[in-house]
Amino acid sequence: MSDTRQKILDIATELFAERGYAATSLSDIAERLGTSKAALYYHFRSKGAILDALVSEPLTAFTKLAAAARDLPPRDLLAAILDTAIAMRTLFELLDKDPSTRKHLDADATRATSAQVNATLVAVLAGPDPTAGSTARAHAAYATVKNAALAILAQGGDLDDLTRRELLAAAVRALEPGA
Amino acid sequence: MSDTRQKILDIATELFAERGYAATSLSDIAERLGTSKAALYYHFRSKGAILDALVSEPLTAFTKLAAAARDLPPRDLLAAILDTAIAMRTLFELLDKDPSTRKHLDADATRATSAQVNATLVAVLAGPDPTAGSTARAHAAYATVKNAALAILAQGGDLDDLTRRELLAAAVRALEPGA
DNA sequence: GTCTATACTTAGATAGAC
DNA sequence: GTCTATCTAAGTATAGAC
Repeated sequence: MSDTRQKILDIATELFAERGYAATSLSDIAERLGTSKAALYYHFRSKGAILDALVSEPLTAFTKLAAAARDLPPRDLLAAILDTAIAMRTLFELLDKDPSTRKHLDADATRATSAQVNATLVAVLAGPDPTAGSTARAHAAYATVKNAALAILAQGGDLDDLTRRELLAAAVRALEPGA
Repeated sequence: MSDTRQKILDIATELFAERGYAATSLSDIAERLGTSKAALYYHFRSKGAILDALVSEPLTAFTKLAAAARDLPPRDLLAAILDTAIAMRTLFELLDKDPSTRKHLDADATRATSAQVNATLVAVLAGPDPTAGSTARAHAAYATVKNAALAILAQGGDLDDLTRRELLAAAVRALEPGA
């Protein structure tokens, strides 16, 4: 992969995360890159192709996780979700939060959506024969390893090993039925 | 407040939530309303004014909650956050997730941002003399009453009283130090 | 209160030179 | 690989009639 192409992806990651996909123009990207808009088209077919290239990695990682989820004990599954979210924090936020990004990806029917992957993981956490209670607890645990982790990172906090273990333990407590 | 004005706000709420603020055009809104674009300008000074009108309610509700937070026991605070998030679900998602909405609001320095309110609430939940551990647990509890609740609603689940109590209990468990 | 018409700007994208 | 120049479409917004 060429150097310029990678630079474009880096810039796009940052700008998309900051203002969203729709609100970021190719002019914005070209300006930061120090080139003209036209130059971008040598590296990508369209604006949408830039987004596609960005999100394919975290999306496949999460899709694989969802496929393997049923074979993992809940604690290991939560740990895997937490680590994946940390590793791909910026792109994962984009995928999960920005409505214009979601809408662009939903237009491609061949690919699993972020919402579908989320639903699968929560369903596995809710266990076989899920009840309203176990489903609620699954959502709570999932929000802890995903949203709480991202929130800490977004606030500028470092997610060191102590914090990571604390979050994981909180998620496990949330998942287990109360006394 | 006039009938048309309220209709515009309802349509904008739906479209902004679905595709984001930046990706929704005044043409989109006018089309659904069954009028021309120009008609919108009789009711609002600008596109941004529509967004401002929409988010002012949930933003002030959450700001008040943050101001009163220190006087509430943690469980009651979590319950209040949960109920506020449920009551204002769509607008709250917009405020919390859409980057273009956030950027528009951040431009107005006189108003507290959603991120600031979030930070305040988490800080209160982390207690006096917060540690890395108590902060992590605060984030976990906060993500449970906010994100998990919204996720259940977004999936089309009904947040009945049983589910509400289950979520709240999970958040309290997440907040308390582990055994 | 709503319309048509239009001004002005920017968007994404392409053509062709270098 | 990158440029300048340009196309077309769409965006927000305004003017003025009804």
